[in-house]
Amino acid sequence: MELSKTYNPTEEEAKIYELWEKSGYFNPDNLPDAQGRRPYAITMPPPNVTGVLHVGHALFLTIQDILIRFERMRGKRALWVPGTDSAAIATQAKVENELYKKENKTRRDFSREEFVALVNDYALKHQHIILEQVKKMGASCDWSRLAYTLDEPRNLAVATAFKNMFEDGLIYRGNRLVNWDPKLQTNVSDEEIEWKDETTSFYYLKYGPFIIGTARPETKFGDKYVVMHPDDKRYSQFKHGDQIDVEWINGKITSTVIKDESVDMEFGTGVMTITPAHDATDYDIAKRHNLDIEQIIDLKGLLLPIAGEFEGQHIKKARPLIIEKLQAKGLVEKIDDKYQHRLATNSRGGGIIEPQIREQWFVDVNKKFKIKTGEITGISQGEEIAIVQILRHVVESGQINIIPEYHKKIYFNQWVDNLKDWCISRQIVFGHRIPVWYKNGETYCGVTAPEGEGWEQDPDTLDTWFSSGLWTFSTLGWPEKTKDLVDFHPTDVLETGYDILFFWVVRMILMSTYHLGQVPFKTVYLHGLVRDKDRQKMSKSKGNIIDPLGVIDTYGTDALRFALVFSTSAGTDIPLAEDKIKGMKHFANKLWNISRFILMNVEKTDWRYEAKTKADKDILEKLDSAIKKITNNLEEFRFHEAAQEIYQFTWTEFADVYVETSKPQMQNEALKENTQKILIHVLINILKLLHPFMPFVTETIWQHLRKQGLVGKDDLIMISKWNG
RNA sequence: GGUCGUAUAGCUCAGUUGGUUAGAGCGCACCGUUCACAUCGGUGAGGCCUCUGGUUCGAGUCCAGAUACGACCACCA
Repeated sequence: MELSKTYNPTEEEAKIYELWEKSGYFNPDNLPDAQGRRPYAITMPPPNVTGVLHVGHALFLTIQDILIRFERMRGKRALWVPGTDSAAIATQAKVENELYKKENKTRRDFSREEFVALVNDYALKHQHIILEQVKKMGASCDWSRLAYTLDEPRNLAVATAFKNMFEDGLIYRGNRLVNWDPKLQTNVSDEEIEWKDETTSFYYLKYGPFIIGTARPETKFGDKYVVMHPDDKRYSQFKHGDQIDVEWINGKITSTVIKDESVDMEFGTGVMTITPAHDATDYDIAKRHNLDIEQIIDLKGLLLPIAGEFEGQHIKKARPLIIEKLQAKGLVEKIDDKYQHRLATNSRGGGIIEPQIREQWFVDVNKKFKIKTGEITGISQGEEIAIVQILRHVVESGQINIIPEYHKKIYFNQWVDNLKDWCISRQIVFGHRIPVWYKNGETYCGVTAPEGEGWEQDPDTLDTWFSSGLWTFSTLGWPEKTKDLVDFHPTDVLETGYDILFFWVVRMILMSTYHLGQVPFKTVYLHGLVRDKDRQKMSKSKGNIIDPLGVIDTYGTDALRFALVFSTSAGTDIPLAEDKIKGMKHFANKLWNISRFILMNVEKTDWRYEAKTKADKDILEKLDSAIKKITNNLEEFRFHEAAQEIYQFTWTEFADVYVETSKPQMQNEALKENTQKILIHVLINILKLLHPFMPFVTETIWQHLRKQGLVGKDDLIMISKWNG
């Protein structure tokens, strides 16, 4: 068959993916001699079900697919488990927005069950879209093992995990100050908060003999403690515990002097009043000195009766009115209108965070428990140990390796050393419901509802990261001790962006070491963020988004994949410009034309060749050296170096030098056949080396070689043998 | 405030353990092409590897300091 002059990726890619899927080899159990192969596993970070493929997905899919294809060709039983994430808060928020816009309804117009069903429908409808896009990237994952964070097996895993931790006393319920989102009526984790810069007014108010500063006068009604640093000489005449009568917003109150070292003497006047129920620092001070804690603002952001005449007003509207009143009473010293500060908002829905004290569920990271199995080196079975100690141990001892190396420091300094109890409850309805039931003051925790009448299930759901933390083993069938679990866990590599090292990686280590007594993975490879050519973050508002789907249509998946790994090392951000992708399309085309030339000039051949000329010797030596370098680079996760090596070798050494030399050599009858054999030998090896990076074009060419009888027994390059 | 990172060609970036003439993509200049490929070929210009000091026979690479950027975490009433 005559090959076209240019390689046309869009024509070939869909066909090739179908060919792979039909072969069944994405499922490692179907690989030739499957049980004789060593298992190798990667769990895919599940993309958001409601999401659309972006360059971040494109990058991680490329890197993981490179690893999986490489190891599959090296004879491993390579399993890549795909999945999707319910992304609870984000998904529920989207559905709520849509309901409000289209039908002017809120979630309270539905029963809990109806609403959850609506959200689930929405999620599953979108799942199809993102999965098709994952396939477009060429991902060779095992679709027969597809997992969804809210499907039955995962529900069982989550409930079991909760129950085990509950029974060990690692999960407890308590009142804590949480990040409350009045808009979505839920608690938000620290990590989900997005800080926004804001210029606002800062008020200096007369509070008895003091001037206090505040940006939030609407919280000040109940302030009956005035706090200053014990070393602050300006206020040395006041003693801790002194009582002072103060004329305040709604009349006279008695205020108590508190001396606390957390007060910054440099800031404002060095004196502040506290609102423990609505501020984290104030809450800590109140706890330290055992002070009264009084709620001022309700869960909807409305003022409570303590506000007197302002009761029932929304905080935002009340603020100017309160200032007006304070001014009328002569209590406003001055107002600074250019006060810069940062406002906490919910990144998953945009509400402004209002700290509130709520009863929540927590995982205790410092409480010791007996570890169940002894598979972690250095920790014996039955040893009493706390989560935070395990987290430190497994990375310190090298049982989990983090690439790039310097991220280990971040892991310790910023996370493990500062780990606080993890608040796992959320007040949304879409997600895994807390498996706890109550009846007349009795509490029951179990995988299923307790027998008997009158039990009421806890209304809260679990933080998304609770189920995500189980991901490496819940996707393999845990809590059943399945063959998959035995064969594939611990998994080999966890590949993700450094931006969620702490969200996710830490929780996975926590869950896996606790529930299985195993590390979840041996290596964590952290890639950088994809940025535009000016190193700017890609965002819709900047208009600098590169849409991977559009790129695929124009340049092909292979070009995108190669461009993404071509000049980047672990952990550093990746500037991606369209020019680069275009260049990689040229490379795919170059390879196509090299193949075309060889197909035109080479007949069926056997495999024996020898180095007859200097050019023969050079190219064969350089091929050997390239194979060694590329194999080593892939083993060490240096994808960019492997990519650059194969690019150089193919274009410079092979196309520009040897293919040119081969032309006169093939005119010489004494050299002709041997040269043909070398051409085909080198081409086959290039295709194999390049396959993990550019799977489509290499498979397409492979199929043409097959038709001419130029490759041996392997149907697909995907399962051909790596020569390294 | 705490932690970490980066600085190499016009632009964007590679450069594994210190070891010949420091590389790539894009861009640029000139020449060429009915030949597998113009999505091409050939030739070429362009680098005190941020600065200062140190270790070493030898430093882009290791150490200390300076300068400039960047990221993350915490968060100030």
